[in-house]
Amino acid sequence: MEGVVTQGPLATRARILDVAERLFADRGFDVVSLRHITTEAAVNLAAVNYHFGSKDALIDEVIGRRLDPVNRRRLEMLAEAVEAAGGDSLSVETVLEAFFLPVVHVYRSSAHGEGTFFRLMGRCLAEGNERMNELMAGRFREVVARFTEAFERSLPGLTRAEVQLRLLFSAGSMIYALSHIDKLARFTEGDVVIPSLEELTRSLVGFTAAGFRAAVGGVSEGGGS
Amino acid sequence: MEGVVTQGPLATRARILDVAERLFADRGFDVVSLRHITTEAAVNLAAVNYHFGSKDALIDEVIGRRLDPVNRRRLEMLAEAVEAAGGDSLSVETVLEAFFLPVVHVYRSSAHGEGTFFRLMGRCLAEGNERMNELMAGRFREVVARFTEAFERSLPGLTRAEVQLRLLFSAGSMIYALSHIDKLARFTEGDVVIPSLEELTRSLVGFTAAGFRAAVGGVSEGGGS
DNA sequence: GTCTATATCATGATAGAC
DNA sequence: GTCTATCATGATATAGAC
Repeated sequence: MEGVVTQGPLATRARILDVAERLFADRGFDVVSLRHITTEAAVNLAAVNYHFGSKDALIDEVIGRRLDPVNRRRLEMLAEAVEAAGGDSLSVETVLEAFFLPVVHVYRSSAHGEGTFFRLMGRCLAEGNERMNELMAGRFREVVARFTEAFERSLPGLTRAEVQLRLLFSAGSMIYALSHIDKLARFTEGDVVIPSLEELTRSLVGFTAAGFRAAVGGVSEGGGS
Repeated sequence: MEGVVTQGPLATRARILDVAERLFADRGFDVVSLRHITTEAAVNLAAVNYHFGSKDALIDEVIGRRLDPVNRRRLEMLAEAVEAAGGDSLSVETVLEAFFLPVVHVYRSSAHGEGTFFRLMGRCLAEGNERMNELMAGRFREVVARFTEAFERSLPGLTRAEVQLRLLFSAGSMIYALSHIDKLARFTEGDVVIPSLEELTRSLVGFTAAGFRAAVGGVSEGGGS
C-alpha cells in the first residue's frame, strides 16, 4: 500500500521512487536525469541526494523495491510446491508457474498499470555496465540455483548445462513478451490481437514447458545457406 | 571484408562505425558520447558530424549495417525453403532456422568476435524512445509478416494471434540467450558450462520448435498464490 | 527536510582555418 | 576531409539559507 502518505518526508521519498521507476522504465537510466524525476515528482532537485545519496543508489532502490519481493515469492512458491508434492517430482509447468506467476502478479498489483516493471527489467538486463551486472547477479543467484535444481529433478534427462540454457530461453521469452506485448501492433500491419495477461501467461507456460520437454539434439544445421 | 582500408576517408568512416558499434553495444547509445567514439577511433571529433550528419544518423547506420543484411537473408532463406518444398508445407524447424541462422552467421563473420551484434540488438529493443521504436518497426515489419504467414501454414491449428505471440517468445529466447550467454557463469555458482554457438543454436531450435508445437491452452493458473 | 543558487563538468553541434 | 576552438545546453552534486 504505497502512495497513501501524501505529504511529509515519506511522501517525498515514495513519490521520487514512483516517478523514477516509471521514467527509468520508459526512457532508460542514463537519459533520465534527476531533474526529470524531481520536476515530475514535484519535489526539490536536492531531495534525491538527500534521501538516497546518489543517482546510482536511487536506481538500486527502484529495482530492489519491485524485484526482491518477486524473487522471494518465487522461492516461496517453489518451496510450497515441493512441500505439497511430498516426495514426488514437480511437473515442469508447476516449476515454471513458480517462476512466472510472481512476475505476472507484480503487473496486476502495480500502481501504474502498464508493463512498467517489465520494461525496467528489460533495461536492467540490456544494461551492460559492471555495476548493473553485479547488482542483477546478486539478486538472481539464489533463484537461478533453486530453479536449476528443480528443473533438474523434474527433467532428469537433461544435463545441468541444458537446463540452464532452457531457463535462459524461458526468461527471455517472458521478459520479451511482457515488455513488448504493447508494441506488437507496431511490427505488424495492424491486424494484430493483443492478448490479455491471462492468455499471455497461459501461452507462455505452454510454450516454455513444451520447450523444456523437447528432446535434446537432432536438428539439421544447413538450412540452405 | 571491412577494415581493409586503413587510411583515407573510407578508413575514417569505417573506423567510426566499427568503434561505435562496439561501444554502443557495450555501454548503450546514450552513455557513449561522440568524444568516446572519436577518441577511441583516433579520428577527429568533427568527423562524425561530417560523415554522418548527427549522432542519431550514426546510430541508424550502425544498426542498419548489421541488421539489414540479416533480415534480407532471413527472407531469402525462407523463400528458398518454400521453393524447395514445392507445394508442401515447411516444418517448424525449417522456418525457425531461416529465422535464427542468419543471426548466428552474423556472429561468426563478425570482425570483433564476441556477441557485439546481439548486445546491440538487445539495446535497440530495450530502448523505449519513439525514434528507435519506429526505426526497429520499419526494419522488421516485412520479416514479421512473412514469418507469421509461414508459421501459420506450418501450424494451421494456431490462430494468428497465437503465432505472433510464439514468434515473440522465440525472438526473446534467441536475443536473450545470445546476448547473455557469456554472463551465464555470473548468475550461477560458477559450475556452469558455456555451450558452443552450435550447441546453443541446436538447443534454441529444439526448444522453440517444441514451444511452437505445444497445444493451445490448458494450464492451471492458481499455483498457490 | 526543503529550498535557492551555484560550482563543475561533459555533451552535441558548428564555424572557419588549412 | 581534417583540424582547432568554441557555443549553448544540460548534467550531477553540493553549500548554505530557512
